Amino acid sequence: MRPHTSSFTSSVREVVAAIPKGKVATYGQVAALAGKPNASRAVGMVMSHNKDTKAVPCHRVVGSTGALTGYAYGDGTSTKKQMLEKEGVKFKGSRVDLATSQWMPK
DNA sequence: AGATTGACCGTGT
DNA sequence: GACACGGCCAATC
Repeated sequence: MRPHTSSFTSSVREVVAAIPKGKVATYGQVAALAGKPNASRAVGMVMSHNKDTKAVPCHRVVGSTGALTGYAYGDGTSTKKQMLEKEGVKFKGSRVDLATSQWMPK
């Protein structure tokens, strides 16, 4: 894919790109799948500088409580929430209903 | 090369 | 449930 990018960044993008439509994953979850269970912050930074929004649906990555943290495109979290709802993700007020919409990788 | 920051998480109060 | 504190990781200044 991107032999020019760092290993961790590459792994994160790969994991995020693997999130199925209608599901979401938490930063900690993505970090763990990328190989660093505690690198949730680094994941956020990768997303922040992520230019491949088309290939990496960063809007499917939410906080551990389902809070729509971040997203620097569109109208911010507002647009993020709209897109997720549109894809079939259930919401609990202003947070994602992780009980039913959290991505559970095999 | 060193210090700071940032789209976080878990725990305690 | 909301606020405060500390700890982790990588990218940026």
